[in-house]
Amino acid sequence: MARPTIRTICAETGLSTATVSKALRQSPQVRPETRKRVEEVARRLGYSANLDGVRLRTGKTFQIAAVMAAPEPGSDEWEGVEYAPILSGISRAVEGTGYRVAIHAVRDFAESVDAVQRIVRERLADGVILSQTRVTDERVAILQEAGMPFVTYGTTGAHPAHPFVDADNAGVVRQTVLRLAAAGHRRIALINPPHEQSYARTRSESYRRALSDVGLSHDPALEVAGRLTPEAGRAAVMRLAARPEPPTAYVCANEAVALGALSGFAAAGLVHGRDAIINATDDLNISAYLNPPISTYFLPIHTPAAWLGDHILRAMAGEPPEDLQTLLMPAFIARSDDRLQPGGER
Amino acid sequence: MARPTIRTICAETGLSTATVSKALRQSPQVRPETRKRVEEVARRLGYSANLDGVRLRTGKTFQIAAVMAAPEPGSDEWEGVEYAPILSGISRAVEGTGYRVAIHAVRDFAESVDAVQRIVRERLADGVILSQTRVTDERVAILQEAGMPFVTYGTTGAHPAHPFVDADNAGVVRQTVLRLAAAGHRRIALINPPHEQSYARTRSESYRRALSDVGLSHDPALEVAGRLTPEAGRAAVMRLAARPEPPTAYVCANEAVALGALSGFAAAGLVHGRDAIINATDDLNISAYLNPPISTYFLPIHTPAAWLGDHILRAMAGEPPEDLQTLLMPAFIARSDDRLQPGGER
DNA sequence: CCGGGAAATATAAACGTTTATATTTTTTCC
DNA sequence: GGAAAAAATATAAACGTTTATATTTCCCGG
Repeated sequence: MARPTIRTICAETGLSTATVSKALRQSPQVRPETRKRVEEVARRLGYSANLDGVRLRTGKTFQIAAVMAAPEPGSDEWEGVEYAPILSGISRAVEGTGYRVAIHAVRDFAESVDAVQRIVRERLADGVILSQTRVTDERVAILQEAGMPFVTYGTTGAHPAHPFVDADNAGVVRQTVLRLAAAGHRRIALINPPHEQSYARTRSESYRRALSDVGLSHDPALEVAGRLTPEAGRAAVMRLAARPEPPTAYVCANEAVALGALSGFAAAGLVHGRDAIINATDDLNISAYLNPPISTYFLPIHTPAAWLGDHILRAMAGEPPEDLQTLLMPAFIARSDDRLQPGGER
Repeated sequence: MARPTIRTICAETGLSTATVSKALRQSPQVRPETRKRVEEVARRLGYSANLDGVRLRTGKTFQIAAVMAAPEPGSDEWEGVEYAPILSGISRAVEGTGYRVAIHAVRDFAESVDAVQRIVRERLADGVILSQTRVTDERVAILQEAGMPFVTYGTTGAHPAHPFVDADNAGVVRQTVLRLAAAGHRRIALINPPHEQSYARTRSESYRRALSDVGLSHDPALEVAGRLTPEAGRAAVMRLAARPEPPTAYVCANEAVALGALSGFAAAGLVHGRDAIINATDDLNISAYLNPPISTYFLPIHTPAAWLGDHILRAMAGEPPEDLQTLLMPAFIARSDDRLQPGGER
């Protein structure tokens, strides 16, 4: 009735624990005939290795730590929900490998540094997945020094290079600005995540370069940074729309912000498609259902998630970091607002 | 340099492993003076117990398995995202207890049964959190028989009773129907999750009872069930609105559906607040940002998440199931659509 | 048919804990 | 002061693996 162990199989077959252990792991040291017999008995008994024994002996943990920046409970806003499909995508990708994804929920960056330190010190995982990367990210340094495999969701400025997956933020912002400028927009606002985030920097730089390339000046007042909640998006639009020279287009960092920004339109008396244009990066296809639907760069969230799973497995297998860097370009989806002139009519 | 173990402390203090082990776990068998000394050395060495050793010896896993129904990658729709705050809320609630939340991502119900069986058989966790419950839920039976602590998010019809956390779906639907009926609505549609889900049944029964209580007849055509995606919400509204006698109000099961349903309004030529009313249950405060904002029963997702964490800890501590059953009533938030008559004007 | 080497299997130790049992030390009480 | 009881500590085994080393078995050439 108790769970069968290697010794149960020994008793059944008359072999030693060493042979059984090797047989179960396909060692060439054991005769094929013997291996067959062991496997047969193992199957009959419903044997599966006790991971705790393996862990203790080998030091492997079979865990992939996902350090997940969870929003403050108090906030009650839509923030960070994309973690659900990311986590499930990673789990899915590592399915059948014996690895499991364990959550390390953290409140803020400082806590995530602690979490990483603890993971390294107590060897809580065989690999780590980080997000919310910064340009200089101490967590990356810690992991690199410890020699622990990891993948970041988002880029950093770290040397030597490390495995990462990211959306091509620079590309998205650049194309958006070019497209808006071509349609006649001259005051384009950028709603960005907090500036310490690596992709805030990427977006900001790409934004400025694109403005300059199309001959538009950069007005710092039109570039705002803050948490990526609907609330913040709404507030940003209302604040900017009240300026003497309001923007005619808003480029949002994600769909939560876009939802809030669009909600701000109504409150500020703006009409989407006539007064201004919102353009978001979209993970969950929300943009299609907004009222009105808005143009977006769509990157189904399970795509980066699957890459994260792929990369962490390969990183743990020892592949070099250079082979594990994936930049994904979201697909542009034109909706009701595309090709509209600023101030034009419906 | 290597990680200190109990033996390192033995060497340092001259005590035996047994005494050190007991000292570290505050056993009354060890003299306070000795305990102090051990703790002091442990702190100095930066000792923390190797969980693998503890696990192997005690059989405890320090894992809480969260069986998480992940949407198919192919779907590309907003579905199941509330798992992110749920998982982080649970993690948060068990923080500092030594437990960690491990994800068991499953595609469908059959896979979740397999996952539960595996968790029990291989003792992969000390406790389990289930969601997407059914009225007769074999997973509950498996866990009860195995004597493994668990909490469900959602109710079941299982006997004996088990720990659960749920929103008061019956209450929400009842109040909504009463409110709509009082405002003059006579054809109220219910957009429900797939019927095999336990809360689909709860909502459906409450809906019918409330209709009957206010003297309205039940038209089966107005009760639809399906996946809770924006796509499905949109399709449901468009289909129902095209009927000869369309509903004047739609009661949505969650915010993803509400978003889609509202998007369907535009496509079907309906105007929210004049032609019909949508009323959703809301986890992420999305309703406040819809265009127009809609009335909702709001239950911030971290609330049930915290309860789930609380209940699983107490279940693992051996508290009786009857003390671990929490039904949460979402708070009604009236927005632009409240008190509007069917067919009335703005 | 014997000896040597290769192949297969066995023995035993180790990973870091906890805990039953044994031993030593301290306290208590006459 | 000494025996008995209580308290504190030590010894050793166990949890289920893997693996270095030892031993046995097998095959082959001479």
